[in-house]
Amino acid sequence: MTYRDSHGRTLQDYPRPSVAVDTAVLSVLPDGRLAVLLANDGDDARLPGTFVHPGETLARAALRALRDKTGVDGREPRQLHVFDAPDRDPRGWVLSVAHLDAVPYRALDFDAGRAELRPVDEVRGLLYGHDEIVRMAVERLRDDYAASPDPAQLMPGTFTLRSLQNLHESVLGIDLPRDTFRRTMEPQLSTTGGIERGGVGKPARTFRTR
Amino acid sequence: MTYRDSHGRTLQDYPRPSVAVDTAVLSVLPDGRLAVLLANDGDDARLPGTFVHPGETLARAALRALRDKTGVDGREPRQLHVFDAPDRDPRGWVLSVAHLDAVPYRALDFDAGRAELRPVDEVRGLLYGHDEIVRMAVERLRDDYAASPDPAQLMPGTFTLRSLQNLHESVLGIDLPRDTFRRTMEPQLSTTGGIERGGVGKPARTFRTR
DNA sequence: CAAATAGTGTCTTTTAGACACTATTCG
DNA sequence: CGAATAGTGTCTAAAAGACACTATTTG
Repeated sequence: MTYRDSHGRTLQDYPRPSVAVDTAVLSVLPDGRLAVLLANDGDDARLPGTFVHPGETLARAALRALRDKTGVDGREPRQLHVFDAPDRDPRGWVLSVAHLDAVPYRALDFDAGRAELRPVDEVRGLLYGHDEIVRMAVERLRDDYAASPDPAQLMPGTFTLRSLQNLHESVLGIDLPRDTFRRTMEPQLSTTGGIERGGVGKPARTFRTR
Repeated sequence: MTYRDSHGRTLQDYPRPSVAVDTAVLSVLPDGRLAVLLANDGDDARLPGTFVHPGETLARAALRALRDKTGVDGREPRQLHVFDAPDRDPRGWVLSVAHLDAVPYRALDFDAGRAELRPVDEVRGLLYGHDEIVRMAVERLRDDYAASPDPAQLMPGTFTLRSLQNLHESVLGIDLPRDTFRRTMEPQLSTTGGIERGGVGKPARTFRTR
């Protein structure tokens, strides 16, 4: 059955845009800097993206692009914004749905030949205006990390409050007071009963997200 | 010049989705209830929407749909979410970009034969799962109205603090303490120097948004 | 023991809210 | 004057932050 509108036309009779997805994968480097995953495009860099295929959701397309363009397994792409300026793309009418995905550094097994992790402070001059997407992604992630512990699940299963605070400071780009951080976050966590002896100093209790 | 990809194909060689926009126009009724503009669709109701045309932005398409389906002049549609389930629409592959637009009641000159304003508390059973869009629109507008005075510019050019508070209470769906509201909002407003004599009681100074 | 880190008591500052008072109008 | 609304002083409660203290480990 083909559906027809009041003029007897089907969906195929109207021009349609191409729809792309571009994803800012954010992660925290071992040195504590917040970074974004970029794909090489000739001499330039861009966010990994692709056109959406029939029968595919946007999130699925975003994950496929990450895998195909960078070798990375993404997790849960979230929509940020649809870029829709009609003359954005010289190839024609293309809408691009920007996404954010947060992936732990330890799970980022990217193909160094085709991709790089660049600290967000050093992102400038990406192709297709992707700087703006990075900016929106960082802002969204920072909003998420303002009040609750590791909402994007970047920590491993169990962790100490100190390591959780380090993560939050990396994401937010600011230092946090240790005592206030503990008082805010501890009630939102579960204790594992475990202890982590990290070398010098009093061993720390370990927690997990609830 | 037609751009070709690495397989020598153009954008036209790939299947593309139809892209629709659906807009929740929110407004405050004279009785103080927050309401959404619905378009009649046979015996049922839905948010006004349309397919996006070539050369047109999403916001422009949303405004066109409001005008054509309800007779309303919208203002500044903002994106909420892209609904992308591949089997959403029986007519085929259709992405729908949900929008929010806030319009003052006094500017809502809608066509009563084709449209209605329904209090958001009474919205249930809209076509195409549009209940969910209304829910998202209300949530977003409430977030906006939590901390700053009339961010969607629903008030006229000058207004008293009491009338501003009434608006905020309508949008948020809760009562606010009068003294705290004043102390939060007044520093974010400019005085006009004007006075509004509203009948009984001390006349109120008028303000405008900065 | 010194150094280092975990964990916490307590004081101060800030902010939101409660409450009540004064100010100014209409009828 | 009484009723009604505008505007504000002040107290309390809650939350965030500063600071310093105790606790427990390694070397």
